[in-house]
Amino acid sequence: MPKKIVTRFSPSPTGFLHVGGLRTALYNYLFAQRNKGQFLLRIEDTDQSRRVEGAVENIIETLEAFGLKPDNKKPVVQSERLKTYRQYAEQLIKDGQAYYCFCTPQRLEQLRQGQQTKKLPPRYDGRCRDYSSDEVEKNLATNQPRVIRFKTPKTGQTTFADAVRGAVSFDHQTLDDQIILKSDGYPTYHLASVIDDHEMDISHVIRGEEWLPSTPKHLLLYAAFGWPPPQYAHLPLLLNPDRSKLSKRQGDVAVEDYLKKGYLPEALLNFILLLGWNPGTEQEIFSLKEMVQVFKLEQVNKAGAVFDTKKLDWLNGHYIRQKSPAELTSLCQPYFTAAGITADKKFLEKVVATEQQRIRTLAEIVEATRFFFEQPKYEAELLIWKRMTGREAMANLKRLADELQTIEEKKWTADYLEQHIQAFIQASGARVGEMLWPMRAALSGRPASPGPFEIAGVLGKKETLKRIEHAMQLLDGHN
RNA sequence: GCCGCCAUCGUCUAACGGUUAGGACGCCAGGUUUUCAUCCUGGUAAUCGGGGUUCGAUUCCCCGUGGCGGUACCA
Repeated sequence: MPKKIVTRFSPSPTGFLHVGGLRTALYNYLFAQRNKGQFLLRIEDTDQSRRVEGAVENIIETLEAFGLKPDNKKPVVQSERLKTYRQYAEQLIKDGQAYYCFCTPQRLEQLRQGQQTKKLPPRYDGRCRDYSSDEVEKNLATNQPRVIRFKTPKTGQTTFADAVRGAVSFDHQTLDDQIILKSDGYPTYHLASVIDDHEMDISHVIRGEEWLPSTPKHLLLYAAFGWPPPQYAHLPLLLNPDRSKLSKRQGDVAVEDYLKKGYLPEALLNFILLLGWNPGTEQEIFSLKEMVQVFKLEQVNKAGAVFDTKKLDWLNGHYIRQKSPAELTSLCQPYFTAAGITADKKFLEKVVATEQQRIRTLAEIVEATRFFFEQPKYEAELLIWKRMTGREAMANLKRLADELQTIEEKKWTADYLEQHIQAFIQASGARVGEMLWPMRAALSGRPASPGPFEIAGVLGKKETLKRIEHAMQLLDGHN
């Protein structure tokens, strides 16, 4: 019977969830789901100095907003498992696979500097590695601050088959005697993640490429404990436009920032899916369910991917257009509220519908629809189509206004207006543009906007005529 | 410095050693349209360099170059 597939996402709670982290979580989730396995969450909070209040809650909420629900209700929290790590570390000492190190940070710093000036690889010199048990006992008895280091083999090499990169190998002599338990009693990442992955029965470790160089250390620990190692898969990095590692300095990296700007979770997820993976077909649009059906680790690629939001904008526009007007309106509601715009829900829905094909992010809805809520300000020139004169524009508006006046309020809908006014224009022998451009400009105050009938339908008869009247006055003064 | 990973249009990416090197975003042009957007059609644009192996390399091997990652009592 094949081993059950279990993956994990194991962020450090040092701030908001990063888009790179979201992708790692997504791939872990997809791989587990695809193979009917489990996707677990673990919090790696072994660095007390970097702990950020509320980060754990934020990570869980964000994952949930994207539909990436872990299968463990409560995440495994490393800071609650200190005793376990210590026991395992001490076990390693008993077995001669690790040792106490009493070197001070100052000494280590000096050592490193000396090595660097001699252009040597910075590495622990092993001073405490071969202390006699008497010396160790003495230091322990006097309560000297100490760490536990792993006794890395001095010769040989570790080779492993990475699921995305193939065979990778490292010579042991290039590896350091890694600290596995810090002087404050907390484990380092290396120890904690190996123990937890083993105890959580993780079958596949899918993580960022920055972990590739420490994988041999992890494998050596598995061997020291006598545990079977998991399968590793190292994902390509997400990059800035200049191809450096994605960073805050060159744009937003927190998932929350994108959500605030009005990107839809499904768009962001779809975008991120395609950064480092391809389906092998020409499909580009994927729901979470579809992703689960087609995701394969073998189709993850090796090279880093630039996080270029152009395509994200396109995808977001696509998903916005898929929404029903009611859904889209409630998604836009917070942006209106923040802008101090309040309106009847039905009215708001009609307003939002007029811009559904134009906006690419939810945040754009406010500026795009502002003219619905207040009389727009504009110059008379705006009302004049191509090379017609202001006088002509005014005359056309007058004819339109007279005609609109005859339409009953009950019949005042975009469809009816369109049908009626188009017929009117045709009968009058005028060109469509010379009538409709001034009307649309009068109503919206903008060179680009939804069509005049759509706007008039939403504005209503009274407001529509009022705005046309306003436009005619402007033109009158202009002539 | 040392160790490791990587390398196809501007960007994301396809191409069991044999393709006019394909798709998507962007950009440009045309169509629809009162404008913009949507939508439709078309176009622009790439195998980092040098050596091998092979009848034939984007593809396999080596070297170079470049980018990135690691080199912590951070993860």
